[in-house]
Amino acid sequence: MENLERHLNEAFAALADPTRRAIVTRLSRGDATVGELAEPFAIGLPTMLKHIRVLERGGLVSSAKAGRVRTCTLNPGALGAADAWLRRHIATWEARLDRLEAHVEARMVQAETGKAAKAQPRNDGRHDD
Amino acid sequence: MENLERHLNEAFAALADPTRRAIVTRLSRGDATVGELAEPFAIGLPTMLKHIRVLERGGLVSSAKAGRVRTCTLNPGALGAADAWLRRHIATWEARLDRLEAHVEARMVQAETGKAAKAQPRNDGRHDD
DNA sequence: CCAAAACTTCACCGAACGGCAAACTGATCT
DNA sequence: AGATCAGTTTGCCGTTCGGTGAAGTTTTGG
Repeated sequence: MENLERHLNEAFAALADPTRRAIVTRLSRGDATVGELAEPFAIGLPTMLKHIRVLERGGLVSSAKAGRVRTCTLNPGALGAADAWLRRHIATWEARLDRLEAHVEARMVQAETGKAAKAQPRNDGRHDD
Repeated sequence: MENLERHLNEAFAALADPTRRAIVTRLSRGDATVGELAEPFAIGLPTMLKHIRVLERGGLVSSAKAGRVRTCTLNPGALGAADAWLRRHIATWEARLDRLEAHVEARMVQAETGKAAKAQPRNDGRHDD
């Protein structure tokens, strides 16, 4: 499933551009055609179509053509994937902070008790797990 | 507060590059120096420094120099901001889906009651869940 | 003091990006 | 049929991006 990694890749790349994030915002409020999407921003149809293609490659949007009109719809699954990535890293960071805090607290207790001053700082800079 | 918008902008742009996301992953596990960060990826120090600058502009990372060594640390607040953006849009989308579902359900009730026979299944093939 | 370590700056390269105008392709309207 | 509308494709342009090698700069170890 390295494909997932690459897909996440394209999803974040798609979200990198402010215009494309605005498109996502617009689509989260309801489906829209290429023309409807292009009109609020001052960009031409070809450019908008390119943005849509990028969003589709990132799995964020899908679109279908009916007659001469292409309608775009938001694909919330991919947003969820990016969200999951972010939350995972926030969680990892917070876990690290908790460990650090516990470590400091242990030191303070030791200091208060005034017992053996073997603070054991094996955590000078490294400490991966 | 348009400044927040631009900051979010740079944060997403920073996360667009896979190498930079890997840096974030690495830093979520603990602080690291420029050299330590560069070593796992096959890139030179100048390149790594550039990535760090991008992550700093996005507010994702901060770094400080002690002696001849620069140590980088993850700044979880910005991750949270990006996360909040994503969740807001997922929520908006889901609210929209709920409204749509309610609408369809109301119609079905109408159809069952045998009232106005305008069953209009505008829902030709969509509405997966 | 001298050399090595660890960045940092600089100048440059090729690829990718966002944008456009113009020409083309199918619907849809009159 | 002819005009029009909504995309779509193509080719181009200037900028930004990720990456490099070479030449500084500042600490640090001997």
